[in-house]
Amino acid sequence: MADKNVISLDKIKVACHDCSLAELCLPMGLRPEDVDRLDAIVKRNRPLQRGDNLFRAGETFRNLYVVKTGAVKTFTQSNDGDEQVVGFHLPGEVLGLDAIQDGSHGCSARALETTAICELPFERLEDLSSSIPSLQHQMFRLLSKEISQEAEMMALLGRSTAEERVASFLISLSERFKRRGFSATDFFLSMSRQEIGSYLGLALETVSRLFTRFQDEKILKVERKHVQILDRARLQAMVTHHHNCEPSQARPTT
Amino acid sequence: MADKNVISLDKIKVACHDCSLAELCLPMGLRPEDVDRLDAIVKRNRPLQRGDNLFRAGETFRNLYVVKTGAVKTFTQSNDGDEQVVGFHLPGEVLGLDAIQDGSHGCSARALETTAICELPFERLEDLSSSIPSLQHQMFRLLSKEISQEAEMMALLGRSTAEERVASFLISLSERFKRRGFSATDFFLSMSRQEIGSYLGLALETVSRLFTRFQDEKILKVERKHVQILDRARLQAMVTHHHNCEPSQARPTT
DNA sequence: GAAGTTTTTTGACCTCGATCAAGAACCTCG
DNA sequence: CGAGGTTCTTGATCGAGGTCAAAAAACTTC
Repeated sequence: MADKNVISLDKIKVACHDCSLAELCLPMGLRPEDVDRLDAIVKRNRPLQRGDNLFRAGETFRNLYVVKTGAVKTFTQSNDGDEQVVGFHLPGEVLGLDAIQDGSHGCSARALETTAICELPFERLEDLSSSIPSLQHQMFRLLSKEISQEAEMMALLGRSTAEERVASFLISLSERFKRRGFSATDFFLSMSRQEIGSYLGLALETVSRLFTRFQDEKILKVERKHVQILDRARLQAMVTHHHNCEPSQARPTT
Repeated sequence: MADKNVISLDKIKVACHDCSLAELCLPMGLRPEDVDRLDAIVKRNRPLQRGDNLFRAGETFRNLYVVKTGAVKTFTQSNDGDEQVVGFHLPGEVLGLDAIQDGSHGCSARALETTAICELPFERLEDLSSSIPSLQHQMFRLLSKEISQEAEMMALLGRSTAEERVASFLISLSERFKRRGFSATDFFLSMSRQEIGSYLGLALETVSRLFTRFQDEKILKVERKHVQILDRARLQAMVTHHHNCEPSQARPTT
């Protein structure tokens, strides 16, 4: 859109050493020199292996994290041991936003597969953002986006059937993959049925059953963790059926 | 804690004309002159009546809102007409945070009873916050708090039984009332069973049944919308049973 | 205060999905 | 390659809670 001070995704990718920090920069149109300043504070660590923790619930909050490659789950643990998955984080997505409030993480984050992560020291980010207004604005957007997404998730969990939940999950994954340049119709699930179920508030058996049912109905092709979406329209229909809020309303009345 | 530049809750209440903007100021320790600057941008409108909309889904986002007195629900509407409650907002709480991302509200907000609201023009707030670092920090906290709360809600909706949900709802209300100086054990519900059910992902009949069951079990005294908590411990136990995440973990391993 | 509307309660029934259980497919490492 | 461990699938059963229906209580309006 505004093309003057905006630099391209490619340029940012280079500036950020191909780190998905692009997510953080692009939509706001940071100036090149600002990107450099941002890039300077990014830490790049060695990749995590499946099962490694990125952070744990209760730890002091120090960084935001951006997933470069791989996948991460965030989860809480109840005192009786079993865990509740609260989110999956794919390449280009940001983690750690939950913790700003009270200075410690409210959930743990663990790699689902070999995963490369960028680390953004939050203090430095705050310093930067007070001198770069567009960065500050962008931080707000990130947080607000998180809120919208969670609100959508709440709506899903609050109302839907198992069918809708699984359909919605697949659509969401599909869109997120697509946005990052991966195939939207053919992808791997790096998480187990167990983890999907925990995330969606379903038993793992229910998830499994729905996958096979969708396969029978020629909506999906499922082979263990490899999923192909054959009939996106039908999937979409299961979700769209409910909670649309844009087109129903007219002008303000206040 | 740090007492030098921090001003008291009382002082802020006066500065803000008793508006619950205190929520926004206090925890960060704004200097008095900053509070004045903040106060200068606050708009105070005439009270809303029950059923009035504060804003509607799809409207352009311009303000944050702070509830002074009364109560507000936020909700989305599905295309087939029925609404999904996504939140209740009591005195001192902030609304509108969901909309920062894409410039328009994702849900509607409507007064549940006669309700006084403070309006904070977001643009001016942003301007202010770039010159008042602690205000910026405070904005982050607000957003992050919202995220934590929603995450908690997701956990609740994802896993719990009807009993747990209703118990958790009551505890949450109780704590929020208490924090604002109202009774924590004796309060009015300004929302209907229908709305509670919608919020908790339950049928209104289920909510009603649980209220009467809790009454039979001498945990509550319920008379239509007037609720007294007789045995908070038992309520708490229903909730605590699950999702605790602090005490189970040891030190980091990363 | 009677008639009409809305909200809440209570009952009866039935469905969806959790749970239990067992088998199949896959993974991994000696 | 085969033993042991996971993870996934499929079947059978059962119960929590949704749905339908109707009565009761409360609130509204004339």
